[in-house]
Amino acid sequence: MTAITNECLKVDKQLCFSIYKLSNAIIRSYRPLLKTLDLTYLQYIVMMVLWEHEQVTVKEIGEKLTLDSGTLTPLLKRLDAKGLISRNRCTNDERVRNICLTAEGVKLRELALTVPEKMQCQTGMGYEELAAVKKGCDQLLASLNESE
Amino acid sequence: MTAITNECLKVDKQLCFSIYKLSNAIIRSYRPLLKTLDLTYLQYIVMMVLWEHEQVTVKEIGEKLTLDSGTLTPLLKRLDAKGLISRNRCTNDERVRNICLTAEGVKLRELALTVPEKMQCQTGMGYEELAAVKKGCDQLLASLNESE
DNA sequence: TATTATTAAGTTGTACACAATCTAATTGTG
DNA sequence: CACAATTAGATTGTGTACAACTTAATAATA
Repeated sequence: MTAITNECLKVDKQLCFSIYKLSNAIIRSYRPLLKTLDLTYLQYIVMMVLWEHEQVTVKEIGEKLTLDSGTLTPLLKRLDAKGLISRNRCTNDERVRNICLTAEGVKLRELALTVPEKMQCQTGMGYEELAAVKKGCDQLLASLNESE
Repeated sequence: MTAITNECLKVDKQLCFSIYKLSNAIIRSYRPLLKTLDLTYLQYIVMMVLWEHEQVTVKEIGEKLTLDSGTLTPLLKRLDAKGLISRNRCTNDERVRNICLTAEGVKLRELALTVPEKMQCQTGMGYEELAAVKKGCDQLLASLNESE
């Protein structure tokens, strides 16, 4: 058994573990900020999609976020229960649900506008540095998706 | 409302979203590989800690992985049920559990040794590139932790 | 057009994450 | 030594993720 073989199972050496910890840490950092909006992190992500698009189907949200109906259906029900979205069946195709913002949901965007800046402060890193990290992550994601 | 303000809530522009998607994608990529070991991704991470340390407490695992007992207790029970670890109370301090590998748990390491290399192949990226991404992620994590 | 195949969304069950709370053991202090 | 404070881990409840399956609607084709 070589030294390399011994090293390769050390948890701190693994990129996957760095990303896993970072992802959890980011969600943790968002939590207090999002609490003022009464949103979880994923709910905030879904709301961002809606603030951008006005009307989308569950399938479209799933494609944008790489999530399936098992995750999205209950989440969208929660946003509906909060009065932020409507989930009407499409009249052309009764299988489809059109997800739209309510007036309440549109209004929440104003409050949310302060979140990205507050988060960037918490990172304590400059725009360039953060952009570089993002670029690396996007490349890795693209590579993973290529090898399906 | 400025253009910058409009841009900043676009989901694809957000670093947090890149990392969120990447983390999910990595866990997805590991799934088929880890299925041969009958481990989930987090179980694999915890096993890595044990392959490195022989004996650790729940608290120590929690510190290494930034996870609390609410996550770890049920997970460790599952690893115990699979026969991979033991969870004995410490005789000096009955509050503490010593988590140790069983012979079975030690043996699983041999199978796991092939996983990191297979994963690196799936990324389709070179060692240098991956190391650069890891460095960026570790920096960002450190910055987030500094601003508690 | 009757039937098969496909599709969108929902449901069920397992496994994380983590807040909040609880219990039991240990430590600290008067 | 008694008793308050702390600590380690377990428990409960909510909210993701996702596999596997179901249902209802639409599309495809024999």
